[in-house]
Amino acid sequence: MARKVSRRGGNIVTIHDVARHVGVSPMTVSRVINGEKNVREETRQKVMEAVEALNYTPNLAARSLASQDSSRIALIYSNPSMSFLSELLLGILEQSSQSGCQLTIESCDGPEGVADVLDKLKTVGVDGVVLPPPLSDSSRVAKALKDMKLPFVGVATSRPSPDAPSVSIDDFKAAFAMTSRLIQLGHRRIGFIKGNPNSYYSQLRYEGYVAALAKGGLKADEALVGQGYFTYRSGFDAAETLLTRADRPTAVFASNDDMAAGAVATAHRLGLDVPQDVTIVGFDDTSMASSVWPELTTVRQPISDMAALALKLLLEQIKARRSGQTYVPIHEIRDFSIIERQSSSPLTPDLNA
Amino acid sequence: MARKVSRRGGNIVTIHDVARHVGVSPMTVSRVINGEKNVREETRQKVMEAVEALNYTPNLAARSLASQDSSRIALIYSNPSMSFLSELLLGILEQSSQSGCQLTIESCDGPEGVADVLDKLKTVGVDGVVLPPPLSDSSRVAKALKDMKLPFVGVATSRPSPDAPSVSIDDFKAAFAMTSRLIQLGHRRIGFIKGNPNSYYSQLRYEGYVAALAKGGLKADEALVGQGYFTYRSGFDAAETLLTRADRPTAVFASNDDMAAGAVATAHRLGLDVPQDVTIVGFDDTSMASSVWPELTTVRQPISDMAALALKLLLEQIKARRSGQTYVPIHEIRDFSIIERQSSSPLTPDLNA
DNA sequence: ACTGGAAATGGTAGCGCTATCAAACGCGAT
DNA sequence: ATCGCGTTTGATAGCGCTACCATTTCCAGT
Repeated sequence: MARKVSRRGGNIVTIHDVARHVGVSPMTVSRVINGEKNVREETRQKVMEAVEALNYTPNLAARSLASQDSSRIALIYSNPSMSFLSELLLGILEQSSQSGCQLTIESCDGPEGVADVLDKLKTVGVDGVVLPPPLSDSSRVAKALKDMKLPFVGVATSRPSPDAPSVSIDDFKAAFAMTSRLIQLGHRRIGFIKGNPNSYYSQLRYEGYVAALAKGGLKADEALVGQGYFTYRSGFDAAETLLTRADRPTAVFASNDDMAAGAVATAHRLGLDVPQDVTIVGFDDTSMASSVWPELTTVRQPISDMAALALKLLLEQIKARRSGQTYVPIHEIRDFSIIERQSSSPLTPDLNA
Repeated sequence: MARKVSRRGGNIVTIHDVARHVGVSPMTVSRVINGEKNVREETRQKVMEAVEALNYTPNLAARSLASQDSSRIALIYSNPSMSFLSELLLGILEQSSQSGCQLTIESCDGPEGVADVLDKLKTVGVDGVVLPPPLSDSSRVAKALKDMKLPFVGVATSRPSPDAPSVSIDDFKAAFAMTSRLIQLGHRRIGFIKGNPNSYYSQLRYEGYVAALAKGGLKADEALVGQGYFTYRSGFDAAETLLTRADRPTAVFASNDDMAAGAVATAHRLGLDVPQDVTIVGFDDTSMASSVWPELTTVRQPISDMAALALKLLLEQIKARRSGQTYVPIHEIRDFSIIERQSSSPLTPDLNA
C-alpha cells in the first residue's frame, strides 16, 4: 500500500503512486485513465491492475484545473414540477461529477424571471446552459441564449432549436403507442386530455393520439377531448366534463401524469372505480405516477439518462467551440417505454354491451 | 479589462489579474476573497472593487486542489419520495458548489441495499455521508458508518445520532402548532393519521398532536387516529375509516403530505368537499402539497436550507477530524412554518350544530 | 525617538493532473 | 545492418489557488 501523506494532512493515492507501482511515468497512467488510444495493451493492463490494487481515484479538481475544461454550466428551470426536476438532477449530477464541471441551478419563475436569470448568468459567467421543458421549447429563450453566444442544450424538447443540440423522445410515437395499447386492451371510446397549448410537445402528443385512433379504425370525437394545462387541477376539471357524459369514455389518456392523477381524483369523486369503470393513463412517469393510488400506467421518458446525455452533448459543444471547430448540433432521440401499473385494465365485457 | 489568455485557449480572470489591478500580492487577494481577518479595511475595499470591476470568479477546482479540502461526499437515500429528494438536492447542490466538494448520489432500496452501498463507498472512498430520512433515523446505518469511521450528518432526523451532527426541525412543536391552528379554526373533532411506526419522527408528530389537543382542552379519541405508512395509499385507506364514521372528524391532520393527498382523494370519493366538509392538512410541504387540488395546508420544513447547512456541518466535521481536533457534534434545529392553502378552513357553523 | 510585538503583506512552493513536445521504441523495406 | 516512419513513452511546465513562513509595516509603551 503505497500511501503518501500530503503536505496538509490528508493521505491519498495519486497518479504518481500508481506510476511508481507499475514502473511507468505518470503520463502513461494518465493516458490509461482517460482511455486514450496510443498505449500498448500490455501497459494498459498493468496500469489498470495497479489502479485497482491501490484503489486509486482521480482527483477531479486537479484534472479540471490541469485540463482547463472546468466548464461552469447552469441549469435553469421555470417548471415547478419537482418530480421531473429531481429525476433530471439525478442524471445531470452523475454526469457532471464524472465530467468535473461546476453546476449551478437557477430557478426562474414568471416570464421576466428568465431575462433576469440570463442577465445574472452573463455577469457571473457560465459556459453553457441546460434547458429542461418548458424552457427548452421557448424560442424566445433560445434566441436570447443565441444572442449571448452561450451554448445550450434542450432536454425533452419537441421543438429543438436548430442552433443547439437536444435530447428527447418522440412524443408523437409515444402517444401513438400508448393509444394503440388502449385500443388493444379493447377500449373504443378513448378520451384525451391535452396539455398546455403553448407547448409543442403537447400538440405532438395529441396528434399521436389522433393518428392511433385513425389507424385503429376509430373516428376521433372532439367531445372526448378535454383541454388541460399540465396541472393536476386542470386534469381534475377536464376529466369532469369527459366522465359525466352519458357515453363517457372507457379510457382517458391524459398527456401528463399530474393531469392523469387529477383525472383519477375526479373519477373517484364521481363514484367510478379506476380501472374497473374507467382506465386512466398518463405520460412522463414522474414520481406522481407512482405516488397516487392506483399507480398510473404511463409513458416513461428516461429523464435521468436524457439529462446526462444532454450535459455530455453540451460539454462537447463547448469544447468544440473553444477549439474553434464548427459544431453541428446533434438531436438525439431516446426510446420511451410504456409502464403498465394499476390504473389501466382491459375493457370489461359488461361495459362493452 | 485585464484578460489573460491561458495556455490552452480559455481566457479567464485570475487572482493575479485582480492583484495586479489593485497593486497588491495575489495572497492578499486570496485573503480578501476568503474573508480572512488580517487585512486592512482599506485594502479589502480596494480588492473588492477590483473583483467587481474585473468580474472575477474564483476557480473552484484550483481552490480545492490547493487547499486540499476537496472532500468526496456521498448522499445516500432509500426513500423514493422524489419531491423531498429534489428539494434536498437543490440545497445540497448549492452548498457543494460553494464548498467545492465532489458529490455522489447513491440510491439504496431494500435493507440489504444499504450494506451494499456502504461497501461501495468504502472501496470507492468517500470522506463523508449525508443521510436524509428515513436513513437518518436508522441506528443501524449510524452504527455501520461509525464502525467505518466515516463522518456523516443527518438531515431532518428526529433521533439524531449522538456521534454525528444533524439538522432538523422540532417535529413535536410543529405538530403541536398545526393542531393548535386547527383548534383555533374552530375544529373540535380532529383526526390524525400516523406515519410509519418505525420512524421516530412519526411518533413525535403524533405526540405533538396529542399535546395540542390536551392544551386545547380536548380529549384525545383513539377512534379518530388512523395508522398510515407515509404513503398516499395508506392515507387513502386510513382516511376511509375516519371519514365514514357517524361522528366523523371535521379536520384531519395527516403526518405527511402524501397521506394528506390520499386522504383528500378519499374525501372526494365519499362525496365530501375539501375544505367545506372536511379540512385536511399535511406535513413537510413537499411538491405533492401544491400539486394536488385543493392545494394542501401543511407544515413547511425548509428542506433546502437544512440540506445546505447539513453539508456545511459535515464538511466542518471532516476538516476538524483531519486536523486531529475533537469534534463535538452540533444538532441544529431550524424553524418550521405553517403554510395555509386551500385544503383548510374555519369550521363552518352548521357543522358545529 | 526607539524598541518590541502584533498586524498586514509578500514570496515561495507546491496541490494532482494533463498539454506539449521530445525521446525512445518497434518494425517493415531497402 | 540501416533507414524511415509511425507508435509508445517520458520529461517538463504549468493550470489557479492557498499553506507556510519570511518580511515589512504599524503603533503602543517607554
